[in-house]
Order: sequence, then structure tokens, then C-alpha cells
Amino acid sequence: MTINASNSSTKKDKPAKYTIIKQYICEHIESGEWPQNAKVPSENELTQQFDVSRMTARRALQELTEQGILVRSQGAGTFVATFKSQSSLLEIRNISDEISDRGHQHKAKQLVLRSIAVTDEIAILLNLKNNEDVFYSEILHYENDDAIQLEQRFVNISLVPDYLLQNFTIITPHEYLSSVAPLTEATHEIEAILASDEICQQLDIQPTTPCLQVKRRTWSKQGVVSVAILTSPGDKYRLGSHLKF
Amino acid sequence: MTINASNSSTKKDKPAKYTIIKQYICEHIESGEWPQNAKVPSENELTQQFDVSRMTARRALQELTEQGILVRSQGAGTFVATFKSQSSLLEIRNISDEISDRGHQHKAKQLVLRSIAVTDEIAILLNLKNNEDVFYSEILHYENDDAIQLEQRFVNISLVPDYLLQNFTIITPHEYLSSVAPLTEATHEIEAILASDEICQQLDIQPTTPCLQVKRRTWSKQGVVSVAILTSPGDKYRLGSHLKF
DNA sequence: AGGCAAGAGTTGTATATACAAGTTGCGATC
DNA sequence: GATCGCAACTTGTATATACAACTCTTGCCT
Repeated sequence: MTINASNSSTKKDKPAKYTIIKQYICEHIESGEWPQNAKVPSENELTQQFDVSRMTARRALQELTEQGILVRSQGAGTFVATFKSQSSLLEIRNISDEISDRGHQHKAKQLVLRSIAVTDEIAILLNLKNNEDVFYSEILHYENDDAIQLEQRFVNISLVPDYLLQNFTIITPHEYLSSVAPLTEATHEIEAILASDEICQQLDIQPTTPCLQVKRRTWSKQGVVSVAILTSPGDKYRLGSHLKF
Repeated sequence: MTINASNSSTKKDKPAKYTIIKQYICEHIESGEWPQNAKVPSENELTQQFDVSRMTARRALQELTEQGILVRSQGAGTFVATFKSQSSLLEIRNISDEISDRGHQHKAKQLVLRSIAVTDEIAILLNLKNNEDVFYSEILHYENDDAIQLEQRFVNISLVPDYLLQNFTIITPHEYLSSVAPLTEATHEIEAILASDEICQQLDIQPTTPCLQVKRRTWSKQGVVSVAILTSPGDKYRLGSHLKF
């Protein structure tokens, strides 16, 4: 499920040189060795290290840049992209981004942060097998004192990379999810629902208010790392996804 | 609003050669001269035509391919992409694609097809100014005899490219929207609503059923060409958007 | 000490070339 | 007439090179 640096099919073709370099870079990012904003080897360094021409090294860097994994700056160098600079999670992030961009007062209140026993639905979404430890948190977002969105996060601790797990006790899942390595994938599912009584109470809405519910599953190579469920009442928020090409 | 072949800012820098070639290709696609699946000039032809090296011509084709505008096939050539091969409109298309892909019975019923006077909301969405002619159609989608989605399309006839308008009397707006040139952009807005009485009747649902409503605006260089409103009852359908990177 | 200039390092654009690999159509052969 | 194989064409990979444009540091000069 993680980015595959190679474009080739399952044939045992000798992989192209530039895909080997892409793989090399991806591995170092995935392991946490090269965190966000870290400088990756320059074209000339890769040229020497892999004994290829500059154009071949360049192609590896170029393609990873187009995939949003790297960021290049003429004269400065090539760097690991920040979560923020990736457009693929745009749709969901827009919810909170638009709020803050509009100059509206945006507050978030952390409600829960604990290890829990999950429901069947979450177990399926997280693809749990052996009672792995799941961390749960709730974040309630406000705009001008109105509760506009409830964010429920379920994190499969066993799949959080080691280098992040070491200080997991002091960072919240929310922080983890915004500091996740750029190689993470996500799938989204959007649904219109009537919120449960409990959620209605937290968002202070009538039980008949239609709500937009987005389920985002974040994947690493090992499987589903986390599930985030965002619930927003329809009369208070719209999810705008601007897909341009 | 249309694809801009150049990456440069507003500075009056001399544009790079490969952007000139990209522009050239985009213009021919936009004008309708090169329709979908049409063969575009090969790398060698562009090399001669623009007096550049093959690598420069290649770069233009390559980048347009990455933008989903062209499709390349080793040995065969480079072709204008089909609407289908563009992933940017994925989210909405999934609604109907998933239905047919699952092997379920999927029927669509054309309800209306006429020129209308639009409401204020649609006029704003279409950015109408001088009482332009708007074409309207309703399509009701069925799955196993259940109405699962209402599709309302508003097309600003004055912005439909000439080469399509000539036979517009015999193609429906639905057909137009699936044969639109690959350079079209779209923006989406997703909302959870309670459907109007009229829509409830057509979809055969209770007035309290939450519905997913997607408004898709299709842009050309001249402005908003069409607005499509898809309404799906929440208990009958989910919109899954799988955004991978 | 502050500012400017030079230079090293990095990415961006462009060329010329070579061979590999896949597609297509034409022609020779059976 | 049908089929096979080759030739022409096209895209894919890779190299070597050159210069332009931009960033950042270092060191010199005022």
C-alpha cells in the first residue's frame, strides 16, 4: 500500500536505474532516517553514489517530487516534503484549513485520549487481528463558539513506526497524524448520516440534522495505521474539494 | 481556469522551449482539432517542427502525460487522453462506476431534457450574466429497481465549444459531459442535506433521510460550462474516494 | 561591525547520441 | 489467400556535456 518506486509490473525485468534510486530514497524516508524537511542527496552526490549520469539521478528526484514526496528548490537542494505540501489529503484537510484561512475563530478541544477496546466496525476498518492496542482520541472543533465538527481517531499502535513510537506517550495521535512520513497513503469514504445521540449532544444539533461523515484510513506498508472519522452537521459545514488538473 | 502549459510566474521571462510545445499541443486539443484518442505528433515530428532536441520534445509530451492530458504507448505513439482515463473526476464518477463494476443491475432513466430558466442558485454557480441559454436534464439512476441517485445537469450552451455545439441537438448534455475535452477542469462541493419534497418523491425516500449532495462545476477557459448536482440517499449509497499517492 | 562580492554548490534547461523495447504494417513466402 | 518475419517507426532508458539561474556561505573591504 505504500508508494512503490517502481513502475514495472510483476515481471522479473531488471529494474531501471532510476527506480533503484527512487527506492533507495523512499526507504530512507520510510525508516525515519530522513525526516520531513531533511535534505536528500543532491543530483551530483547520487550520480557518484550510484555511478549513473546526472540525468538519471535527476529523474529519480524529479519523479518523487511530482509524487509530492520531495520538494526541490533551485540553488538550495532537494528536501523531504512536509505533510502540508501534499495535496492528496486535501479534501479532508480543507475542512480545518478553510476555517483558519477565513479568519474565523477556530478552536479545538481535546476530549479523550486513551487506549480503548474498539467496536466491530472499527476493528474491520483497522483490519485488526490479534487484539492490537488501539489508541483513541476525540477532538471537537469550534468556529465562533459553535461546535462544527467532531474528529474521532483510532490509531493502531503496533503499526506506528518505531522512531515515532518512542515518544508516543508525549505526542497525541493528532500530532502523530500530522507528522506522519510523506509516504503514507490514505483512502476516504464519504457518507451522509444522521448522527448518533451521543454525537448530536457533543455537536449540539437536533437528531434530524443530516451530517457529513468522512472516514479516512491511513495506510503504511504494513496495513491500516489509523482511522479518522470526521462528523460535521450539514447546516454548519460543507466539504469543498477542488480538484484541478 | 484551463490548464496552463507554463509553470512560470507572471514575470516576462522567455518561456522555456518545452512549455511552448506544451502550449501548442494544448491549443490543438482545446480547439477540438485533436479530439480524444487522436494521435499527437511523435517526438521526432516535434523535434523537426520546433527545431529542438528529442529530449526537449519528449519533456513536453511527458509532462502532459503526467497531467493526464495525453496517453503514451511504447511503439504506438502518443494520444489525447480519454475522459475515462482521467483520475481527477474520480470521486463523482465512482458513484456510477462502482455500481456497474459490481455487476449490479444499473439502469438510468432520462426524465427531462429541455432549455429552462434557472434559479438564482444555479445562475450564481454557472456565473451567468446575460441570460445565456441553459440546457437542463435529469437522470435517475437505479440499482436493482431502487432509485439510488438523481443527477441534475445544467449546461451553459454558450460555453460549449463550437465543434461540439454543431451536433448538440442530437447529443444529450450527459453525453456532452462524458465527451468533453481532456483540458476541462472541475471543482466539487460535497454536502449533507435533507432532500426537497420533489427529490424525495423521485428517489422514493422519507423526508428525514440524509442525502449526500455533490455539486460539480465544470470549467473551460471561458468560465463555468456546466453544473451537475448529484443527490444520493445516505442509506442507499456511499461515495468512496480513494486517493492514493 | 556591516555590507558587498566572489565562489562553490545546486537545480533548471537544452543538446546530441546510443541502444533497448514495443507496435504496426508491408511484403515475401508458403 | 493466409501467415510469418522483417523493417520502419515510436517510446523508454541512459550517458555526457554545456550553460543558465538561483542559494548560501565565506571572506574581503570599507
